[in-house]
Amino acid sequence: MKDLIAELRWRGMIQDMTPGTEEQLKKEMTHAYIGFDPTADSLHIGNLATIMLLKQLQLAGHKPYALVGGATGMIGDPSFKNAERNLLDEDTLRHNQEGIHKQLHRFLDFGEAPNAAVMLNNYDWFKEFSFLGFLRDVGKHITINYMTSKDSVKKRLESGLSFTEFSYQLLQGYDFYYLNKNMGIKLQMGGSDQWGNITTGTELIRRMSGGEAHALTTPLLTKADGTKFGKSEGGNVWLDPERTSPYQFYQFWLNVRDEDLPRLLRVYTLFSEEEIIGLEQNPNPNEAKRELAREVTTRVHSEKEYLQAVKASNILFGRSTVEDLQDIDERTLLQVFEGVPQVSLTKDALSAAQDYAELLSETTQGLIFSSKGEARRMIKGGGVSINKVKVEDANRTPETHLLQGKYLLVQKGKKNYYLISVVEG
RNA sequence: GGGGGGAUACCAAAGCGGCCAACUGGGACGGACUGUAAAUCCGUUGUCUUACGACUUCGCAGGUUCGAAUCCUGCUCCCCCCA
Repeated sequence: MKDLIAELRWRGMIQDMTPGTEEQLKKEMTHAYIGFDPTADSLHIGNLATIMLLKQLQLAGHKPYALVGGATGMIGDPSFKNAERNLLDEDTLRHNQEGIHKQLHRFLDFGEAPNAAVMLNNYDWFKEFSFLGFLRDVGKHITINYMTSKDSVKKRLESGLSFTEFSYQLLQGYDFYYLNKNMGIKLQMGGSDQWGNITTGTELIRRMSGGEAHALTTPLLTKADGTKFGKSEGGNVWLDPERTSPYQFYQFWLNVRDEDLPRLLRVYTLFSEEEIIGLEQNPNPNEAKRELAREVTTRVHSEKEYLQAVKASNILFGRSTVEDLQDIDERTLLQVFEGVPQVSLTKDALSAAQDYAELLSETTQGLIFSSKGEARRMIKGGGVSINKVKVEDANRTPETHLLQGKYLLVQKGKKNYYLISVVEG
C-alpha cells in the first residue's frame, strides 16, 4: 500500500482532513467515497479534480466508491451558493445520473481486484426511507445550532434558505453514516466546499453508531487571476465530447496560464514528482502544457481523439499555408474540423454575395458575424482570414479558391475557426 | 418616525438644458510583439449602415421646452445618518 497522504501532499491536493485520517490510511485498505450531484448530464473538469482524488486513492491500494447523488440531487446543495435553485424534474435527474454514471467508468478500475471501484446511487437507500423515520432516526442526532454554524450556509441564513436546501447536509451526512455502517466506508472526500457537509456526516456517525469516520478535502482550483478554474469563454469545460469537443478540450489545456501550470500538472496528471519537476525545468512551458493536454485529453477522451486534436491544432496554429490546407484530403479536413462550427451554402448563394462583409454575415446566416457592420469592423481591424489569408478589404468581391473544391476555412481572431462548405445548387 | 444621498451602457464612474451614443477606468473582443503565454503598446466596444447617416438608450411613467441623461410631477427600488 502506497502512502496516499504523502502523494496527495506533494501534489497540493489536501485542503483539510480530520485528525487520524493519515493513520487510518496507513493501517489498512480503506474504503472511501466521493459524491457527484447530477446537476447536468455530464461532469466537467472541476469534477475531474475530485475524480483524480479517487484515482490516487485506488492507485495507493484503497477502495474507491463513486456515489451519484440521485437523492441529494433532488434537493440541491446550498453550500456557498448565493440563491435558492430550482429543482430539477425527475426525468432530467435520471438522464443526468446515467450520463455521469457512464463517464465515471472511464476513470477508475471497476474490475475484479479487491480494491475495484464501486458505483453507488444514494437514491437506493433514500427511496424507502420515510420522512417520519428520517426525522426520528437521523434528525434527532444533529442540532440546528450545529447545522447553522457551518460556513457553507452562513450567507444564506441571511438572504434566505428553504428548509429543503437546508436539510441537504443532513441527507449527505446520512449517506456517509449509511455507507459507514453497511459497507465499511471510513472516509469521505470532496472539494473544500464540501467540508461542512462531510463533517456533518462524521458527526452523525459518531453520535449514531460511534463508528470511525474521516474527512478529506481538496482545494478548489482557481486561476492565477483569482477566477474560478474550468471555465472557458463558452462556459464550463465538459467531459462530454458533445458539449466540449476533444479539440476544444485539448486546446483548453494547452492555453492554461503559465502560473496555473504547476498545480494543474500535479492535480490532473499521474506524472511522478520527478517527471513534473523535469518538465518544469524547461524555460518554455509549452512542452509541459502539451504533456498536460496530452495526458488529460487521452484520459478523458481517447488516444485517437487526442491525436486528432493535435493534428487539428497543428494545421490551425502551425505555420501552415494555403498550400498545406490544399494538400489535406477531404476526410482529414472534416475530421480535423469536427469540433468547429460549420455552415453550408449553395454555389449560387456564394456568388450572390457582394462583398466579404456580406459573405461572412448574411450569406452565412449570422454564424460568423451577426451583421455586416460587425464583419466590416473586424476585417478593418485585421482579424479575419479565409484559408489562412488575411481579408484585406471588406468591400472586395469574394474571390476564393475552395479547398477540395468545396470548403472555405474562416478564421475570426486567432482561435475561432469556422468551416463553410459549398454545395451544388 | 425624522433628515439626507443615490439609481447612467457588461461592471465601476463622470456628465447636471443643446458641442452626449454619452469623459474615464476595468472587462470583453481584435491587432502588433511572443511561446496558440504573461507584461506592454495600438484599435473596437448601443443597433443597423461602405459612407453620409438613421434608429433605440441614461430606474419607471408622464410633463415643461424649438431641444432633456440633465428641469418639473408621480411611482419603484437602494444606501446613509438621527431616533
